[in-house]
Amino acid sequence: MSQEHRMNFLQTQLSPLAALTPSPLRCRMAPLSQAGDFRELMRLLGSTGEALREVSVPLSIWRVRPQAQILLEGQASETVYVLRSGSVKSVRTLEDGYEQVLAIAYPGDLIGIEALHGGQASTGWVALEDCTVFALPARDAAVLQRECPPFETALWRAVTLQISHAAETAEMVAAVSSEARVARFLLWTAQRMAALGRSPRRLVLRMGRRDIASLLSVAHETVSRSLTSLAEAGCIEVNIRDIEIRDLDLLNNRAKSTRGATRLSESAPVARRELAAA
Amino acid sequence: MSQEHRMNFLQTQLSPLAALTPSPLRCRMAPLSQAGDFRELMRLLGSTGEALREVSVPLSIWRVRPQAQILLEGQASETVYVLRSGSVKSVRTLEDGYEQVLAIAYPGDLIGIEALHGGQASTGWVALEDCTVFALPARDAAVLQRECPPFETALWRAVTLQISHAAETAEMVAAVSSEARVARFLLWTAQRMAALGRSPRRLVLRMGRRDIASLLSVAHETVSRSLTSLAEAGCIEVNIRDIEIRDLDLLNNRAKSTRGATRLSESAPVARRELAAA
DNA sequence: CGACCGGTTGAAGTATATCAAGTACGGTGG
DNA sequence: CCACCGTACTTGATATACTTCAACCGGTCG
Repeated sequence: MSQEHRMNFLQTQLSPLAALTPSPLRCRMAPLSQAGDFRELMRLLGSTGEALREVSVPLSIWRVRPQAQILLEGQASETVYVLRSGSVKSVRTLEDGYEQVLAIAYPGDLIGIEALHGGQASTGWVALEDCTVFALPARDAAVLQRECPPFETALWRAVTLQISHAAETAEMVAAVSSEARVARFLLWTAQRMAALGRSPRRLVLRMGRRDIASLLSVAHETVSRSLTSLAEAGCIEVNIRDIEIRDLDLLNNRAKSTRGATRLSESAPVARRELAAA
Repeated sequence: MSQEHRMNFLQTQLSPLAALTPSPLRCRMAPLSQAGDFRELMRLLGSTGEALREVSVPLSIWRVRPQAQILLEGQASETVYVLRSGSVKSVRTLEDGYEQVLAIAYPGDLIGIEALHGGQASTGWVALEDCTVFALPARDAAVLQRECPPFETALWRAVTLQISHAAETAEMVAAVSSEARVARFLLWTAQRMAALGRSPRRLVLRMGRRDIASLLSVAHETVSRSLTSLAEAGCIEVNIRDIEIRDLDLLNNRAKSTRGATRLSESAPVARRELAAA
């Protein structure tokens, strides 16, 4: 049974080679354009310092169609991707065919870092919308690291960012009530939007309820219900995938789930406050 | 009560500086011993190739007491640690004081990688038992990466391993039924033990039920119940923290949770039936 | 137009959180 | 040494929140 599913799966989603089509607009060979792209790449990776030197490797940009796989789970790859625009979900297909969403990636996020040491992709990566990615062959990445120390720094920064993202995701799922999970998901999305310079109030979810549900480990009906319940509470306004945050404080309250647990009075809050403010 | 618990906690656990005491046995300055330690470090990191050259940086090993923090959440650090022996939990303290366990680390795992680019620890790291760690100041790590390419490779490998571990953890928590989560946790632990060359059948859990519960996002009572239920089913034998896996296949079955989900054709229900029957 | 997909809503059963009590163990102080 | 306390684990009873099954609606696409 999971057999034909798998087959079907591969047929409709195509192979990554077919899914990734070189962008006619951006994938140029002209050196100047490359240099410009490198600065863009550095900016994407969160590099603050100016590293505007030209680089000796070509930087190719690829376009990815919605629902196309950038990387198949378990696929050996020699290329690491840096998401440039759009959004991507990280998925694992469980034995029973259930598609577990593990993370959502936004511009600047790394895709398939395991390629850097010749490993296999530990998750699949599926575009949620039209995306563009920088494709960085491992050997080119190695060259860049040697040539351009700021790049090396930026790469490490990006990698550790991925790890703290994983922690954040875990924190989202950890909430007791499903409503709190959904609330946290919205807050998390808002935070990421803010970091990207987009509006943290008006969210446009690129994934369906089912994906959100999978990410949060709840039933998709529950996501739906939680959203309407949050909307009724006045926290948010929901229009299918367009969500507007109306009352941030209220939403924050709903996001607190408070599993009974190791309650330890009133010491910690200080540091978190700062985070909440940002 | 929880108030004095915290106080007590801080007193006994001390600051990380105090908690980390240099090992009198291993922290030598003699170059030969360093070289030996470097090979050990490489082995820990999973390096297959032989890189038995001496290195120009001193490798210090630290000892960590049970319940002591190797790294405090949010702490700025310039040192990355490689767990050498023992086990460690990665924790985040939520606003309400709940201690969320995010991961369990075993020998070879990296602790505080964010130090490599001068970031802050995104989670705290608490020793579950007596541990030893390699302490690698960021600049030494940089030197090693330059001096010894195999080290660089090994480091990347270790980093990406952390990321796939995060995916595995997420998969554990994603299970619908709490019994499945516990089963997956046991299987995961067994897998890690096997990878370490220890017995995957006889597990000695170093953490309490509360920690497991937190990791799996269930109530600790539920962990307890699930364990006894698995034991009654003949999968395992439980003796507080000593667990023996009796029937791996059975345990595997229990670990399959099968959220309805992406129903693929009409065959899915079958699997559920079997599970329900078992 | 009908089929399909994504989202919402309803109803019912159950799994699990929660509260509460009881046991066992290890340390501490008398 | 024993009584005592605190902690960790187990087990029980109850209520509720969630999953699940099912129907329905509004789009979009062929």
